[in-house]
Amino acid sequence: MSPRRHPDSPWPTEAELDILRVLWDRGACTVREVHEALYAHEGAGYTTALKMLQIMHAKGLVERDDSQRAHVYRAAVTRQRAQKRYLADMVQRLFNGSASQMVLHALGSHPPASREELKEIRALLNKIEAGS
Amino acid sequence: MSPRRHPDSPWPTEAELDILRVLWDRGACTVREVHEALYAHEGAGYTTALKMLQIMHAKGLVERDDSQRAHVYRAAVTRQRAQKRYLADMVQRLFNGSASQMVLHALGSHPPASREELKEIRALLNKIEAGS
DNA sequence: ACCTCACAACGAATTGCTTCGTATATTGCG
DNA sequence: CGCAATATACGAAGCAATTCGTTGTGAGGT
Repeated sequence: MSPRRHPDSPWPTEAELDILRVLWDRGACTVREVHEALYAHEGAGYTTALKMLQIMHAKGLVERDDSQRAHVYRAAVTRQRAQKRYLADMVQRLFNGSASQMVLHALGSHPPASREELKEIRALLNKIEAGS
Repeated sequence: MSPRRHPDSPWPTEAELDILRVLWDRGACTVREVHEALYAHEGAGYTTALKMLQIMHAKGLVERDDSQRAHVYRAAVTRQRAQKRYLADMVQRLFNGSASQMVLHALGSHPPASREELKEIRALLNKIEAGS
């Protein structure tokens, strides 16, 4: 799903997104940390994690601090940016550009768990209605 | 973004999703119709469309009526199924499993255009709250 | 019957993603 | 120092997705 939507800035691939999730959750990481966080229990090797991070660095998806022997990588895109981008793409490709349709589907299939969440959504709707 | 999530039933790839969109929008189509709907103005050849549909047929993504000389293809998955599946995957991979978070993001970045849509969303929220 | 056109089938080239093995360098320690 | 452990770098294999060219075949018109 990746390399044909916009050649804009690169779309993370599946495996790259897995790595970004680790970096978003845990902050900057060494290769070893990434490896242990998601490759170890899948049986994949250390150099796989290394290569992925090197490729992602070449693509500009992560930044690298190589002042120490064990280089430290951190995400170069925020989680929010990625969320927004994938969301927009999905709305376009699957919901004919209608975000409302997508929201209805999402709420229908996976209704909000807590009253707190429900409240947040209502609050946002109010704000939208007031501002329009 | 496709072939590593569940080996369950296959995820449509990018190009496959484009074709499914055509079949969803226009109903069953011959290869030529698909080609003209989305390959022609991108400069891709007829056999590309043909091959894609053959591959999708082998994967079970489309069904084929070959009783006529020009085979007729139709989607073997509904748009709704696909929407649900991609949505669930995205919530998992990018929103830590929280559909509400995704809804908030969606409404924040692409607020509903019409009051009608707004009303629909509110109605659904009411129904959810009542049923919980 | 023959020719032309539109079709399906299939093999193959290309590209990108993912994984791994090997080579090489650096650090810490006996 | 010399050794073991741990790093990076890099090439290459394997696989899937996409695109195209070629070939064979059936249908319709002359």
